[in-house]
Amino acid sequence: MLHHEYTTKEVFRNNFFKDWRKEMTLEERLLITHLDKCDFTEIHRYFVDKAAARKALPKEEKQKLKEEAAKLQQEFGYCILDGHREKIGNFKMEPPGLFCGRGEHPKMGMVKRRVLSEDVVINCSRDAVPGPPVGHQWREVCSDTTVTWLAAWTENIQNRTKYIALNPSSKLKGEKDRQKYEVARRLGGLVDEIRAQYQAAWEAPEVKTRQRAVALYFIDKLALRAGHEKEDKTADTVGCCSLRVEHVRLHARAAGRQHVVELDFLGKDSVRYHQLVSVEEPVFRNLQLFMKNKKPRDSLFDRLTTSSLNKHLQHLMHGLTAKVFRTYNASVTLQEQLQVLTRATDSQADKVLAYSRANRAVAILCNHQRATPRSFETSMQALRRKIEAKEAQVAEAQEELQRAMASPRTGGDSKSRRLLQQRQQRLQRLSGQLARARAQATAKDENKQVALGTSKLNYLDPRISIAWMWLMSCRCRRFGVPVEKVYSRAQRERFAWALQEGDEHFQF
DNA sequence: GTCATGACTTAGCAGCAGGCCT
DNA sequence: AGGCCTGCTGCTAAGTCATGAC
Repeated sequence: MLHHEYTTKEVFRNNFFKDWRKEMTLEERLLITHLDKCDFTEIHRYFVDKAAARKALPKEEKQKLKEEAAKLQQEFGYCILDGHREKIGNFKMEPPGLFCGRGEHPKMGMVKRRVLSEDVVINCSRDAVPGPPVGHQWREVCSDTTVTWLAAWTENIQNRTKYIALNPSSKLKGEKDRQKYEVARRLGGLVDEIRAQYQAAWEAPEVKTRQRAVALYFIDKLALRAGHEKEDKTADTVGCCSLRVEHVRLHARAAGRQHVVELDFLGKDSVRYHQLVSVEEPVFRNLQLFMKNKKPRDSLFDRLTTSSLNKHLQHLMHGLTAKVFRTYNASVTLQEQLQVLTRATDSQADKVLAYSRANRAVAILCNHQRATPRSFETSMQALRRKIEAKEAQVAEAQEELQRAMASPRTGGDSKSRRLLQQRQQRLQRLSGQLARARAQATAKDENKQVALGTSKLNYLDPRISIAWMWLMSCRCRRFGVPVEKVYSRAQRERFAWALQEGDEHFQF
């Protein structure tokens, strides 16, 4: 891990050293007393060399390694569930290493220990129990048909259970995924009513009811997560219900808008959420009330928990929980944006671009961010150079056109007329290329910190995309959008349930 | 209501395979 | 054909939510 930023952090180094010392012999413990004095470069070089050697392997050797990996996958990567051979998601155990929590995690650097078969519970039919490694045993073997995991163990850092589970391509996962979207669609039929209800509740006599109504408004309008209380010993992150006074600033007026709420907090994975949103006057007034006489570290919604909120939601609609709002609003946004942004007569490239823009609108709504890719600056520079070159070409073409027009013979013989026309076409073509390159640069820049994958995989009902592709291809055969342009191989397998349904008139 | 636990979904990142350009 | 990017996939952390004991 020497190349990683983690190793420069005090918490990481202290945690690692403390755990490392536990593994030392008495002698070692007496000798090795300061991490700063330890030099790992030889060990590091050993691994760097090993990686280089692997990379330098001749073609045939690499092919052999690949085949061996495929064999392993065939042998251990599948299970039989209800008579169907299904792919397993994570069939390899997590190797030991140093814990890398996200954000300011107090446990970063702790030693994650190797998992032995003696730690692992196997869940399968009695006649299908896989043999443990030679000389070892399973911790336990069970045949619990009420759960979906195949094996489980407890990791030593946070003491949480980890599972071996099926791949998303499996029938089981697909059916669950479909159910999730069906619940979100049911919310669609009820959402106007629910919105009217929580708006009315902004004026409720009980503070508790008002808090719930404002929280629900945030969850609906801003697509916030539920945000339950977390234990200490984790990174300090929050969601809606766990927002604190210090995360909120109220501006009676900001950027020409009234009743502006500024939210600034670290959410899941310590991703920052920072937005200024204009809200209705009662919401603003309620927030003033909730913040009154509180310290910055106090809870904003002190009378509200995720559990009480979800109980309320369950009462409004069977199966309704806070996260359903994210799914609903994400999918609805995709459907709307696709309709707004695409025309049947657009080229295929434009259609695919529009799809990614609709996808981006959702990613922004859900605050799905990523670090700017490492290659970004380089590739952006290349693009800038391309734009500059195009600009020069356009200027040159313009001059040539001017010269042709200024020529005394212009408009005279047919030859000069043709030349003029050619120059005009050339200018037009180059201008078009320039515009496209500029648009590409803008899109690249706008996308550098937006992660599209998360919403695509977890929030967007695939049937919306499929119906859209179908519509685009049917309205315009020439510029149709084939599935591969939108979904990769793994994504097509994940969404097999939706592709099979194949409803071209699907409305979310 | 609170807390712990278990099960399952959602999340960003690293590394690498494979597509694209020269 | 070869090298360079880009986007895919695997990995595993970090959420959500239900349940049950008190």
